[in-house]
Amino acid sequence: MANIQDVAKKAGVSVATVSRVLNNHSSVTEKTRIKVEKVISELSYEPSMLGRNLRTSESKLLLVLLPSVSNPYYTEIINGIEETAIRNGYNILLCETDSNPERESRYFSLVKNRMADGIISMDPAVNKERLFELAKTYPIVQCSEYDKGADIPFVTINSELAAYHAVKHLIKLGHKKIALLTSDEQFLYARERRLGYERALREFDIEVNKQRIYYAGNIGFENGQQGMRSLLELDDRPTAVFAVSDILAIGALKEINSNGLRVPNDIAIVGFDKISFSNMTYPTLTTIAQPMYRMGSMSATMLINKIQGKHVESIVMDHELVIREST
Amino acid sequence: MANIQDVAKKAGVSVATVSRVLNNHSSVTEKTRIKVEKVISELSYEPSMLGRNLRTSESKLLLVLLPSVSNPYYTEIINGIEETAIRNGYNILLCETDSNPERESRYFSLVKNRMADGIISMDPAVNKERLFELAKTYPIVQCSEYDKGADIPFVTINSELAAYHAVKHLIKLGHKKIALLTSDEQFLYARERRLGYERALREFDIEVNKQRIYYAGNIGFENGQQGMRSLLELDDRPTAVFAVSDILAIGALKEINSNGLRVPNDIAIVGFDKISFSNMTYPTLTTIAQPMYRMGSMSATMLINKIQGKHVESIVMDHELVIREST
DNA sequence: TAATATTTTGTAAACGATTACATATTTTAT
DNA sequence: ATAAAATATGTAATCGTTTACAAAATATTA
Repeated sequence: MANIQDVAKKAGVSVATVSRVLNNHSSVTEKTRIKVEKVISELSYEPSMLGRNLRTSESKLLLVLLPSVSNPYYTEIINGIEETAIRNGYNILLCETDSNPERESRYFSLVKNRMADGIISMDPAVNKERLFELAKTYPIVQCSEYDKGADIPFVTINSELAAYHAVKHLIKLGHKKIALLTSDEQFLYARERRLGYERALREFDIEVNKQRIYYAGNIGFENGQQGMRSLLELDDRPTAVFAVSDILAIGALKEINSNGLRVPNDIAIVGFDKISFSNMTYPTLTTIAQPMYRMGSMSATMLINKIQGKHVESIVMDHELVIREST
Repeated sequence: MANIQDVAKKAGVSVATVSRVLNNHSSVTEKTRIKVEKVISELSYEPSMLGRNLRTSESKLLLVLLPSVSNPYYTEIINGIEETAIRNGYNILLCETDSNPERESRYFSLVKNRMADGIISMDPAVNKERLFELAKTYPIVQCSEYDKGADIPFVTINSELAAYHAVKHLIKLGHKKIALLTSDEQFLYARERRLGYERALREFDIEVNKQRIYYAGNIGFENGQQGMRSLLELDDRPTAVFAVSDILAIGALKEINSNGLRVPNDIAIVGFDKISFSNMTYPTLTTIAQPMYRMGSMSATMLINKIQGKHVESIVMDHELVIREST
């Protein structure tokens, strides 16, 4: 495996010149550049990132922290991150925390030991305290989930408003008995979406009935099924459901189907996230679309800027209500 | 940011000793080890991977090549890879090719320039020629998709046999008009699954009717819908469909539902892959389960062994027919 | 106790690039 | 043709580790 010395020797120039050719400095004369490039291709030399990284003390790696790659919610965000990263000469280190503190801490040390240049955190279950501490020293941005007080730039949507839109849509369709299928309120988005739900109801003088709010312990498909089951058992069955995630909504949908009821005729459903599967269901799901790709791409841009020492501002992006067959 | 020199100086030892403590060499005396560890924690020193990587000329990064992270087929495999990687001190670089040769070539160069120690390729659309060439110099294993002639170790299942089992299951249920919903035969798995389909039919003296085989140009959900649509238009409509992937099957399912037909009463469906969504559909999907997690974990182990210069053998893993509501 | 064997520590050279700074070369002006 | 300015190249230090090898400290043996 040839190194820069070999190239320099064979081309009859110094390593500095080879390095200049590699980084196309303007000061290299056309003639020597050609000469060096010829040798480079003859030896099929590839500059070692290891050497370069040590010297420039950067790894050109962005650490992306998320609970699980199997959650389709993240896929488009990841695409956005990766595309932007690559365009800027970075690669991404996808790290699943599984909400496991031990793993998380292992990933955190990747940035401490210079294996990664910065972090995009998408894990709602991240240890905030440690994250804030880390953010004092290392470039970090949060995507989708964020913390208001913290000094960490984030990109997100207005969850409260999105939920408000979703529920208002159901109200406009004539629904009055609207259930909320949400998750544990330890997560900010769950609290905000409940607030939006309640605001829409109040605005149309519909009483907020605690019985119609189901808090799923987890955000899996089965939780959606189970939540829907208990909502169906209510004496005064809801005619519509707003689920704070598509996965919950799909669980609800399946439970409704299994009970011989029809969507949207018997019960309408609105989900949240517009994951790819939300239009593969029967019927397709009305849902709130977040600009996933752009969120990912923007957070990568923000992180790279932060790595380069620039100041970056948090961003709240637009959402969109996508009306499909389930309402 | 403290470096090894700072630690050495403050602890009153040489950098060599600090390094030995870091890598817990046995030759370090208890007393000095304690002393050094104390300083390490006082300075909250973290050894730089950049320095270490250059010196040992390894990056401790495994490159995982796949067409798209949004394909749920890969998620469990990735989990398996990542878990095993971490256990062995590696991290993974998830790389989406999007079947884009330019991206692919950029990723290939990551291993050439020592940014990654080896490759797990899961991309069926990978440029074989370049992959084989690369495999002469760098550690590579293939997961799921593979090439028979090539000198690259792989882990996969017996697709032909799995397809045979799937179709036999349909035949046992009394079906005779069984359609095949498959993808472009440039991919080995598609060819093998068709062979298994045909073998099962022949074994039960059912004629292979070319009209009942639909070749989808792509493997997306819409292709499944479209394929099913054209199968439904046949004069002699099939009573069962074997789809070579769950996504295609889910597309077919939706198309069937949209036409007011019932699964499995009117048409039975068998999918392939047991992606997580295959039990969120209504009805749930009968499918072939591949041992995804184990396949991922095994390919990581194989790659790491290969990196360490050991000889590794290819493996064919077991599959399982998971019978659910759609048949 | 002295000589030897063993264990622990230190010195200094890698690893492969980048980049101030110094020097050599070419261009421009006179 | 010569001096000055501008451009191109080279020298050598540096990034932060690991690790042969040398040296020092300790343990063992006679």
